[in-house]
Amino acid sequence: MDDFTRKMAQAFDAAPIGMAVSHHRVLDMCNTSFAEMLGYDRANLLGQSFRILYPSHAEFDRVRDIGLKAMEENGSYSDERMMRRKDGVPVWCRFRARTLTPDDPLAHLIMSFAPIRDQLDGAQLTKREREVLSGLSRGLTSKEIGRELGLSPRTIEDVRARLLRKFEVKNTSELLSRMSYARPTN
Amino acid sequence: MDDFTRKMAQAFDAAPIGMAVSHHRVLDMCNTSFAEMLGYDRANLLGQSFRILYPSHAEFDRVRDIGLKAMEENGSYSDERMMRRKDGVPVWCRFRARTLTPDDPLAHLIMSFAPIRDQLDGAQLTKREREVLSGLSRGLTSKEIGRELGLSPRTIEDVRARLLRKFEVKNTSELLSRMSYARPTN
DNA sequence: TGGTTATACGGTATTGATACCGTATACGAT
DNA sequence: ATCGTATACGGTATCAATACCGTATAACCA
Repeated sequence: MDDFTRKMAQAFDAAPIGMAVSHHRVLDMCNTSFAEMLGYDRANLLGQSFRILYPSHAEFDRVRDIGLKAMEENGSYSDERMMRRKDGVPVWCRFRARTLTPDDPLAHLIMSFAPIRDQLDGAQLTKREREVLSGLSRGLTSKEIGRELGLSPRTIEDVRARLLRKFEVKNTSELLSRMSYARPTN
Repeated sequence: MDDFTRKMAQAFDAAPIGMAVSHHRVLDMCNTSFAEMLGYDRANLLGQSFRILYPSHAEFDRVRDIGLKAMEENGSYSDERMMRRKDGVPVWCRFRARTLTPDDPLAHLIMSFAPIRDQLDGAQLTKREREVLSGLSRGLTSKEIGRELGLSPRTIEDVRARLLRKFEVKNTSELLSRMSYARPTN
């Protein structure tokens, strides 16, 4: 076995960020960080469906199509999403993916997962708030998010208002720049 | 060569995030994302000192000691730092490191680098665009940004429209979620 | 058991964002 | 010299966002 390959494999395994490889949403390989982040032993995780790593079947279905178009075009995609630890505790992650099969993006995916620290200590987001936030980060309007979730646009506006209050921000733009990491630009 | 190792090596190389391995600040291995992020061919990068990847010798010296203590204690460290692309353009990164040699952290380091600005590097933004983006991330309206910069609100709207076109996003919320990367734990 | 919060929805009023139309100057590249 | 882009500004039209008013149910907690 050549040294090059061995070095890369070791770097993958010891990487300071969670990484995983999937084929059609089944985990084919992951590193130690990934398994630790989700509270599993790697041996118990390999070969499993990603379903068990999401909070619900609905969430699992929801995230499937998100980013498919971006991956068909650019080969890569990133967003923020909620994962589910083995003990049930949700983990909010910066998710990045690159596909090796652009024609069928999910066929061979390489992913990285970086846990996001919540802005408010202890103030975790509700399921609805995360769903709405997901739509907002994709640039959807309240009307569009309502359609996606089967709710009235008015309800989405309520959730938005609650998010703005919780994070003490003036509008959605400031909210999204706080949810991710925004530096001053000068 | 076993399949396990081969899979991990491939995942390392095709990872959607820049990764590198160093021995005493000399690059021993990196993946495609890392080389691309910094504008090099991997072949020209391996074996080089990290010095060439920082904006100045002073910065190279400064970052050496940062995080040494954290790595001796936890084995890992992360911050945001400026890297220097081959063409001289600075790139802001979320930097993460794990050492495999806690007694002498720099002896064997595994690192990941995520550009804080994703789709487009910050250098491609004009001064005006950065000024306006700064206001937007603080939740200011076009009118308020105009006051701050001594410009007409209409001009701010022009800059916003240009930003939306450049990044191919639907609105300011999506823009800000693309411009910034997640704030990680630690 | 009452208080708080999340959820869900309706109306209305105001402000903001975005997309067009237009003009004009400046600057760098081909 | 002309093309493209950034800058800067004006008007108008339309849709979205936000802030209020209200009601109602369900969950949880002290």
